[in-house]
Amino acid sequence: MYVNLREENFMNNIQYTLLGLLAREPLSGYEMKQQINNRIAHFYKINNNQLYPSLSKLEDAGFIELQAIEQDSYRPPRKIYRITTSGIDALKAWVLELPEIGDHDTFLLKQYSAWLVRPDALIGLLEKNKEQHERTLEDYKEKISSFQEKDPDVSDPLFSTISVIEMGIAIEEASIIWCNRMLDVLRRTLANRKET
Amino acid sequence: MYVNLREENFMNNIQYTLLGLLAREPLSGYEMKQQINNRIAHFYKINNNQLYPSLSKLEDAGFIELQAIEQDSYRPPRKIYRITTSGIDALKAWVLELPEIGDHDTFLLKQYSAWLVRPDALIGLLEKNKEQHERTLEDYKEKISSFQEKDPDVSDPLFSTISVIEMGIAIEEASIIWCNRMLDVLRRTLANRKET
DNA sequence: GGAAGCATGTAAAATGTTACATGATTTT
DNA sequence: AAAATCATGTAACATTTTACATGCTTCC
Repeated sequence: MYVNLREENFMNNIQYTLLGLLAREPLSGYEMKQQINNRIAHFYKINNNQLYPSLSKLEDAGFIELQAIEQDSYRPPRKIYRITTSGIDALKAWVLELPEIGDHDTFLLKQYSAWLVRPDALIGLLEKNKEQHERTLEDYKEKISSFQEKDPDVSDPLFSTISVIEMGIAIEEASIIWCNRMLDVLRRTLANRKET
Repeated sequence: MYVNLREENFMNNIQYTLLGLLAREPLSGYEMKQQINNRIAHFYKINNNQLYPSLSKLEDAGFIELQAIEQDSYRPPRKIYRITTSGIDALKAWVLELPEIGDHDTFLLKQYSAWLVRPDALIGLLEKNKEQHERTLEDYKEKISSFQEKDPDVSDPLFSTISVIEMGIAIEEASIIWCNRMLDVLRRTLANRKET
């Protein structure tokens, strides 16, 4: 009557985010939570009920392993995890999958581990992402130009409709500029590598 | 052992979004879903299991009421809802509450109904929102200037750390520019109204 | 003396997603 | 003949949030 189509060991953004932190240095669960919730703050949050079960799943999947248990006598013991080779591989594969259009958070989480993948692969990903933003930007602009009244009164519903779309345009334009800057750096890196 | 601190008739973003649509014109549930999911797309989504129970709750709370049931013989009957006076009041009050820092979606959902509130109140809200973005922008800039290596290799983790923060900076700057444009329009409107 | 920080975890509740159900009409 | 659109709704499942539990130490 009802069939679960989800795979057995389904990985989600939280698990990949934890992998992304451990790809940089071994950490305890508590430290990972601190880094996610306080790193510049207001971007991505995690809580205990997501954190500890996720670590268990990552361990079961063989993507991370316990490196040590630190005990400082006056504080609770800390379980320090490190990433495995297959964990790195899984993380790299995830980074290179293009997120759904408009899924800004997933895109940024992946970018946080972009240093792991080959520059030419990263260029391909960023080009596709840039195209998505360009298409969305065109949609927004068409929508705005479809309104006959260009300068509605502030108490006209159309005023709010337009202002919300204009915010969307501002975000898309900012994203495209960022993509262009990233592509510049990466292409220069590739060119330099070929020279030498 | 466990106490529910949530109030009885707690309203969420979905319910206010529905109110925001009905504040513009009477609609059926099906039409509301279409507008939310297809209006420019990729911004906010809703499904049947959120939609229909939400409409019942809004009706129970007295914020919307059934206007008519349209029957076209060859298609299922449509229940057309309209917003009530207390629904408008609830919506206005929600629009003027400043969202949590970084809650971009809620801010935009509120802006969609900003045409309903007095320009001077809207100016106050936008000023506070702009200050939040300015503070976040400063945090990001400080973070970046705290790194000694300014131009790390693309395969250095710091390269990704910086690029993610730079995306944050781009978004914050775009938001501030948008706020300034909105504030300009609203202040000019207020000045014109006082003149006449 | 109470609050907050450290550190791991679990339980309960709220919210969100996916699938199913109905049935006529229109499109492919 | 199958698939999609219209239109309302419910059931099952997955995810996220909030609260609780423990216990020791340090700060106010």
